[in-house]
Amino acid sequence: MKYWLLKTEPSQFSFDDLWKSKTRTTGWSEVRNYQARNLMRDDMKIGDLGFFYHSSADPTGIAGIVEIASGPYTDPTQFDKKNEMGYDPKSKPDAPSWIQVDVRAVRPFPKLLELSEIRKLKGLSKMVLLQRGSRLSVQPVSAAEWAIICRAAGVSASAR
DNA sequence: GCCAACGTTGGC
DNA sequence: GCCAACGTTGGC
Repeated sequence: MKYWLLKTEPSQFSFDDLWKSKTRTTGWSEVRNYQARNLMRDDMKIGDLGFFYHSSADPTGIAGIVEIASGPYTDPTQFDKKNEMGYDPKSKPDAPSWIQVDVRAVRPFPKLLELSEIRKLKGLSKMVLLQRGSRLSVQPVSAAEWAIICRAAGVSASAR
């Protein structure tokens, strides 16, 4: 089983929005970066866990834990002309460019673990999130990194 | 709002 | 296939 970090702008969609929704599950749509797509398509498996990260926010940081709840399937927003973020005129219905997976909220962190706090933790020097210029919206997280961050957040690494 | 870093596009 | 120009991301 693998671990991930998924970025979102909370002004668009926050962990709280997901947590308070009926099924606590949403399609992770509108990913428009090939590297991020390939990770979702090829490496994510149902049951993997992910950190839900708030970017472009004040403060930025990890808000909670989600579980990958489906395999990859076609992202419908790529064909939706009214979806400003998602619409991709180059993508054809018989050969879709973009996929999504479902994610389900598992638990919130007791409080947001801020990026500034994450930067202070030991053992995370290789973490993708902390690399200079890193802006991948779907990132792999190692088991060791996962454990360090869960401990700092005060939650069990098994997310229960 | 700034701007560094990165990804994408398109002319050649 | 190179690479300059452009667009986007995202922390500060």
